[in-house]
Amino acid sequence: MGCSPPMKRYETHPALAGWDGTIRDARRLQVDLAARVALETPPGPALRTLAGFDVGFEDGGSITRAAAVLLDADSLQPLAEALVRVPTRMPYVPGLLSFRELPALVEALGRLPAVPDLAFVDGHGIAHPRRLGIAAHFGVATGLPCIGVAKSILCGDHGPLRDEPGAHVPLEHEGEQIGWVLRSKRACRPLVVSPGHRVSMRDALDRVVRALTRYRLPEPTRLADRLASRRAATAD
DNA sequence: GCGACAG
DNA sequence: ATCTTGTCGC
Repeated sequence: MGCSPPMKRYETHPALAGWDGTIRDARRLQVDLAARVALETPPGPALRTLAGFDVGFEDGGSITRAAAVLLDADSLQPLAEALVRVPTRMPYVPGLLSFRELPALVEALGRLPAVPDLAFVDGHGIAHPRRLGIAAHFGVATGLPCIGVAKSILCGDHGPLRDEPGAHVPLEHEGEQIGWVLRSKRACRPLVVSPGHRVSMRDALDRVVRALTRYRLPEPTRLADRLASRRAATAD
């Protein structure tokens, strides 16, 4: 027989519609959802709001904390924030991050006083083995334009990157560009930026660059990261 | 078979 | 991700 090891089934969630709870089906679903990712930026008026999303953990990982921060797109000043604490249901499995963190992120989105025009999600967009990182999954699940901002590469390769802030090179995988490696700050490890949903490759990079201030992370991501990790603002 | 592997 | 102080460099 070919199914001796009892396959584990994790608890599902509305945000993960179509998933039967198994690791194997999660990978199958990723391929299906990746086909629904839109890689064009729809025409429209200038963005008014942005939102940053990130997840952190408490109690050794038993509690998942999802943070969402809404900001004014021009001033980059925070307008509102939401924090959700829920029991962790699945372990971290490389390539399946969204099945662990997406439910909490969607809950946090629902607690913001307004829907953002563009979301910055901590993790990869299409810069993923099956082109469905958590930012792309978040985008397809919510329908919101979204960009993935990761702190390290999951897959793909790239050429040399200059140390000047703003320097960037394409991140490629299996013959296609899946994102950008961006030097957001001098002498700091570069960020990996990739389209999540309803944003073009070029606009994903431009939007992140425009949201940078004096730190390594773009403001939406930096504020969400701080809130999710229960760290306080540095005096300044 | 071996190494890699977002958060 | 998280456990954790000081320290080196831009």
